[in-house]
Amino acid sequence: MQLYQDQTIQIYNSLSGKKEVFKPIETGYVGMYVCGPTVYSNVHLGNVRTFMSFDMVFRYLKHIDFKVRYVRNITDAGHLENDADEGEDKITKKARLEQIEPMEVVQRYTVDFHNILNTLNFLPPSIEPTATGHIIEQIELIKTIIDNGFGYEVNGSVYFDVHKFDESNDYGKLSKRKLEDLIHNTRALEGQSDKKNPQDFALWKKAEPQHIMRWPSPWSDGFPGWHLECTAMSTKYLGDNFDIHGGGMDLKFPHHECEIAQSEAAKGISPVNYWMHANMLQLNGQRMSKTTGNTVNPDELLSGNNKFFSKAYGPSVIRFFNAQSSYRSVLDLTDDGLLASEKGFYRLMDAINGLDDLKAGTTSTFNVSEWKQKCYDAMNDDFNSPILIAHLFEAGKLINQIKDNNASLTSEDLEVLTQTMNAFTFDVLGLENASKSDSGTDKLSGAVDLLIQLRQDARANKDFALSDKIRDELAAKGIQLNDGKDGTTFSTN
RNA sequence: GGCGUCUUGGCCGAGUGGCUAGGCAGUGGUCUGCAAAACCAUCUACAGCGGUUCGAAUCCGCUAGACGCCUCCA
Repeated sequence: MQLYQDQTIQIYNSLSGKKEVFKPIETGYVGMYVCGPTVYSNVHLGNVRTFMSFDMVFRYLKHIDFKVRYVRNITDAGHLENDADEGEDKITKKARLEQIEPMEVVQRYTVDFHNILNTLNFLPPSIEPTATGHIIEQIELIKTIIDNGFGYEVNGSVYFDVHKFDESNDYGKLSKRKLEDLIHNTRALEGQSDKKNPQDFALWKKAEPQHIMRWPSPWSDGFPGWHLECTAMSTKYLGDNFDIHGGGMDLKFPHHECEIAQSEAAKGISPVNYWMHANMLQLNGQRMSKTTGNTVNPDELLSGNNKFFSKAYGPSVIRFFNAQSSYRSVLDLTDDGLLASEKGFYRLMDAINGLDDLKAGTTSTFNVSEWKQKCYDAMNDDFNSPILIAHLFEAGKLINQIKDNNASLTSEDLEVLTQTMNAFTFDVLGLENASKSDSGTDKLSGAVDLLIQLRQDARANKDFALSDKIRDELAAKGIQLNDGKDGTTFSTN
């Protein structure tokens, strides 16, 4: 019995603008593609948010026993500086500016990307293909598009004929645009272009003589267009028609629209059944922007080495903060928001860490199986992690009540509660266990425990001057003593 | 300008045509030598104006505002 047989997932499909029941093409299997980063600079925090949301989707699908093939690419060629198909390749430009090989740029920022994602406890995708590793596939795809009459060559470059495509297909169906509107709203072109129409996009670009990233093709020595790699790699590993394609909202147009067009033009079939788009991340209510300086790198957020936040935030706190809002909502990154999430996160962790000490009762005062299904219902409803977290807090409250003998669970229910809490908190949300208590090293623990003992003695002798001195001086050094019923523990910050 | 998304209490942030989101903060309480921590309890909502409806914060329209894409920055 596989869990997915009992669960009905609804996914908000950008294509229809509605939540739809998720039916995979092949029972028990899911193919999911997510547009990965262009590795020409440190990974953008907003990009990380998108990947984090899909990491959670991946984790949940796996949790309910789907066999998931998750493909997330690395763009290491072909992403031009702008989407009008003019200007330099982003990787090439960075290489020129830093006077290093393009592959050095790619290597440096791919490593950075993986480091950040590892730190944030991401699961690796099943396949992480690169654009440069799939030049041959992309050339073959271009040939097919030309053969089918939707591509044309000019001066060694190949373009996709959007107008021709729109006669037989619907260009703009994903982003809800009409070609006619696009024509009217196209801004004046600067310089001459080889394109028949400004709406056309590049499939292959001829490389200028000084351009170092170049591959031979039937049309010229050059490089593939940005949209093409995703079509080539997604269909290669997932089939011409696959289940889920994800990415940031900003990629909906033109990138994803062009992917659809390329697939339909080459293969005559719409590539994706469920399009999912994660919404944008803001910093203090504003768009993150390098030019205005309203931006922070993931490593700066993690280290606290930035001007926006009062302290460093742990990977799980950042994940928790992200999961507290829906992936489809704009998320505003603020210090207050992170502080609130941090407190809530530790409260939840302390509750979970209290599970082991609970004693089973003879009866249950709480309907655990109903609660468990509510957790699944939350995730089934378009991966509604905020609702899931609300249920986890409800269970946290229950755990505290049992501890205080204000509630009880049978051993069977306690087992279900423990398993479910752990599964959703750690497997699905990808949080890592942490405790505010006893968070020091063994040596520190030993030393502080000694001070706790001395303070205890002082208190027993009513020497409150000494006991308060121990407490306050430890606090000044960042060690907080917590007096509880069963003695004193400490936490560091 | 075009297209799209959105506007919830002190802050963040879900959701639903009539019935408790949740977190943070606040307030009251338990505990404590006093605190802190922890735990328990609890207040303040649904941008504005119309319409549909027995009933709308939830559906429709208009207005205002925010954000995204169309234009280097995910």
